[in-house]
Amino acid sequence: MAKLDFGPIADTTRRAEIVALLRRAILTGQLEPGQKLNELRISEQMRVSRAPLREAMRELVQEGILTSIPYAGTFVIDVTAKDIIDAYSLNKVLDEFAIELAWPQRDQRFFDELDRRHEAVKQATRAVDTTRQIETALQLHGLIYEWADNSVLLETWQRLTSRLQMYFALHQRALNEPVPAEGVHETYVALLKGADMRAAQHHAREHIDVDFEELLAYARGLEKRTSKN
Amino acid sequence: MAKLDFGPIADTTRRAEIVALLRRAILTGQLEPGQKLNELRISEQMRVSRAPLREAMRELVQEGILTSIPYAGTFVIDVTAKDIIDAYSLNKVLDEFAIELAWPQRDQRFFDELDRRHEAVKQATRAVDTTRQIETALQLHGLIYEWADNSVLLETWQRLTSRLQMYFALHQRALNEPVPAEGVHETYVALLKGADMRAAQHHAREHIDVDFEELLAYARGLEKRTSKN
DNA sequence: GACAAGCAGATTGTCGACAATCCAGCAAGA
DNA sequence: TCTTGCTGGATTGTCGACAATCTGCTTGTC
Repeated sequence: MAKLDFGPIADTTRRAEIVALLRRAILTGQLEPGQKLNELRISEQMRVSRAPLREAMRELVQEGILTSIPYAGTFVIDVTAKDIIDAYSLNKVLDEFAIELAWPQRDQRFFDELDRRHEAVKQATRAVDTTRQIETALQLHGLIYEWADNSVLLETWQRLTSRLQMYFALHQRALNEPVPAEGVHETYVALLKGADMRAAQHHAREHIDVDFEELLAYARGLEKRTSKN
Repeated sequence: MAKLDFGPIADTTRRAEIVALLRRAILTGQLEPGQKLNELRISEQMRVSRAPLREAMRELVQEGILTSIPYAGTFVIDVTAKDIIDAYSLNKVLDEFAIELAWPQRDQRFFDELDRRHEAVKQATRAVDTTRQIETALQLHGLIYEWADNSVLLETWQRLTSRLQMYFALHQRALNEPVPAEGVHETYVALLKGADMRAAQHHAREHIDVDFEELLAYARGLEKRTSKN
């Protein structure tokens, strides 16, 4: 008999499903920054009572993509240019660290997974599914964190990723054009397969900076718009 | 009239108070790792209904110091040696980054605050209040993060700090002797006041390693004990 | 017309009760 | 003896209703 190790069974609480639904709505930009979440309205739409909805919202507040003001409401976080700068500069540091840790851990499974995720990005790009394109690109990026074998680092990166995904989605929705980043992933994947760790670390920085400039320009636009109100 | 900027007034929801109470109980080790939190019992003790208690617990789960298994219960996280290693190695990286960012931001207020917090540590040490000693030491350490002017970094460090505080408290409770770290803070403070950034970064690593070895030994003891069960 | 007090509506926070699920223990059968 | 199925009690998940708070408008007064 083949050796099968079963993972934990799916969470079947309403709360978990609500969290997933809300997170997706926020990260894809369907819920816009600053927007208020009306508990009664949402609970009726989802055919759920307010209790599990509120618990789900509390989780997302701690996750950093919602913000809560007592007796006033819960809102999608606002996105400022500084937030994006901060997130990206931290991401650089974490990337270097993750590559350093993951480097000696690379094995055949790592390379296979690398190819698989790279393929997923290319497929999403061909299908012009921008939302999925962002998701797959971040998953490709996250591989080094999964292989770094540092649970705290992984958890930290996942929190950061939530925001980055939101920023990209907003950027994409605002401009309504696909994210470029065509050949960038090619060299990234190639370097992770190579033998020069420092080169991979260096490229991670550059790669980030490419998208960063574009995203930052968008954020500055946001700043001006919100300051008008 | 003097320019006064008022901060937000205190949260007056039961939920917020419950979060504070539970967090403190966990971080001081009054609630032991792996221990189950019975909702009914705690809500009765606190004279609160289960709704705000559950919401508070959801926050602490996302904060990383509780873990929840659907229909089974919510538990204080287990502490493994690997967790401590992971947290500390990430802390090193973040420290270097924080010092780099905070370095040019140092001003008179920074130095004053540095002295103030250093004094608080010494006072707690003299009073042999170990819980407060841990708190103040971490607050001293956190100054560079507050001055780094990177909200995401600060938030990340605060999450990490929760765990570190818990680890130290457990360590202290287990050995029932005050944490040494007497002269270490002296040089740390002196270096942050100095002109050599690289030296400060380097010391931060060493300083960490001192406590680290001790803490790690304790964690390995934990490992053995739990593996016996 | 300007401004403060107060009221009504809406929304969030909290509560107590019910439903769904789990777990330990026991009984029945192979 | 081991396994399987059942059952009662305890605990978590969810619900609907009530209380506390905020907000905008109205009203009354100057």
